[in-house]
Amino acid sequence: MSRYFVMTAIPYVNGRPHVGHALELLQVDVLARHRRQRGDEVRAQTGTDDNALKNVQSAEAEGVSPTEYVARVAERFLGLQRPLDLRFDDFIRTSSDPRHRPGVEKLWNACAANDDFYRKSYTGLYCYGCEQFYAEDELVDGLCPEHLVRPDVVEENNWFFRLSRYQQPLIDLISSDRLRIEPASRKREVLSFIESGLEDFSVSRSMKRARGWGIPVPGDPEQVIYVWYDALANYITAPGYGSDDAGFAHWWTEGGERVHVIGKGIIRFHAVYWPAMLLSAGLTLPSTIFVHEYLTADGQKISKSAGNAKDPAEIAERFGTDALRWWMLRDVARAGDTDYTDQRLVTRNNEDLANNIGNLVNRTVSMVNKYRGGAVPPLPEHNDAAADLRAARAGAAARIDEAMAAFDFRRAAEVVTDLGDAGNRYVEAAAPWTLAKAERKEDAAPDALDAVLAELVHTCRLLGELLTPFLPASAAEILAQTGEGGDRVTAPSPIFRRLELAAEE
RNA sequence: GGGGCGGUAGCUCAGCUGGUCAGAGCAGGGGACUCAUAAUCCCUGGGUCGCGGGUUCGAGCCCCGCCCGCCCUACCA
Repeated sequence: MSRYFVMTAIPYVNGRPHVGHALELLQVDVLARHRRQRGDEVRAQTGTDDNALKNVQSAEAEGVSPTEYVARVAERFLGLQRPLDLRFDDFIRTSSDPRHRPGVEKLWNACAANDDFYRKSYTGLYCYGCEQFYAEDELVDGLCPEHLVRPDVVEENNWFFRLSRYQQPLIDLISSDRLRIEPASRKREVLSFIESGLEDFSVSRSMKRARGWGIPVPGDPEQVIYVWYDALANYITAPGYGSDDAGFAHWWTEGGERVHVIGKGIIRFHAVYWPAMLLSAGLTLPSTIFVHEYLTADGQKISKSAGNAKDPAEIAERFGTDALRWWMLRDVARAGDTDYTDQRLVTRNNEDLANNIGNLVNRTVSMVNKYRGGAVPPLPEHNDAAADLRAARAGAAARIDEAMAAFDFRRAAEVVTDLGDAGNRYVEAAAPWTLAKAERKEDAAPDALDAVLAELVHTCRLLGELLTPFLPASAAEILAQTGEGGDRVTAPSPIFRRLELAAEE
């Protein structure tokens, strides 16, 4: 048994979670369930990044305190767990969780003790309307793109982190896969970025600019810790860095895998800043960073202004939790963004779930009821006619393991539908209804039909097992209807409903 | 400007280290069956694998150039 610690990036959001957030949460959930099913000791973690300056602005815009605002956001994310059937072992909020601040301070002090911080002045173009700095090329005709005013030259004296020191160590770690970055294209991207040269970056902001929101720099109450430095630390503060030595040692330091699942937009922070911070503090690094792409909705980038910020809870309510989970697993490409549409979800659901897997279970359970009164016949030792089906069953788990190890959810899910295909083909080839007629008319021996039904029940039970990490609720139903491994099936009842889109959609 | 990734049948996509690699699913067409959620099974796919060069006995798969799309480009999450 090995140890497996898998975590999402903690989202910082200005609004409600959308399908894009749901994707990452689901991927972690599925990885965790998969490893748990294989017998590993698993910890799945997520949370919210509360300390961004933008949260202060958003809170003001809504006329509430930052504390109240981030609590509201956290609720929305926590609220995703039920409609998506997610099971996390931990959910950390960087503003209010008592474990977080002591850990961040400890991390800061460790980096400081390694002489990796120094003070430096930064001069930039600052828009007071936006409350943020702009780079020259971000301006439109020298004006703030939001407020169309000329930004002021503002100088701020902040703490800087000696990232430049870690250029070569990072190259060594990543190129040797001691810090594994998946897919390989992302690894190349990160390496080429690092090789182009790393500059130190600022890790604090003035308390004034932060309006007192965030974690003060230890020993410097005029400064607040930069939100990324703060946020990244959640991965170790949650298991106990700075508050629970045993927990931290167990999940982070003492072997096992530490896996980050992140979106492509924040690779730099996870694959460069974060490992450098850990190296500086003398801490263990994550073992793997898996980078996913983004979802678009109806052909457009997801955004609130476009009005297409699909609410995953609504989708789940409308089409079903497992239909949504299945779509995200089975239809999301590894490279390139994937477009979410209701139609795609419905098609995937009907083809794979209702017609293939669901129907196979349904016809199997129906036949066992009809021909054998619900009693499951014993599986014969040999059955040449079922050779293909048996081969499909025998290889399925290993194929899923392989795909999951490569974070290829789509290929993993495909293994299940492949087995469903094999099952359906077997039914046609074996034609149990013909065998049943033969039994009645010619008083034939029941062995032939027994064997067919046994093969089918075993196939369905395996489908239930294989499907468990992906679609826990439906998988449980499959196992229940096929008798939980016992010698009787229940009455048949469709497990996956066929979905339809209304005409005007 | 620099870096990364995509551009493969109408649609969505597979194609690992070059030699059945021109594929799968869906859609479309034809047929079979009836256990089943009008589900299933079988047959049916001549697409310059973005464009132009090159390397090679042989290239979607390697190299160069170009076109198109997306992403990143550091103190903005």
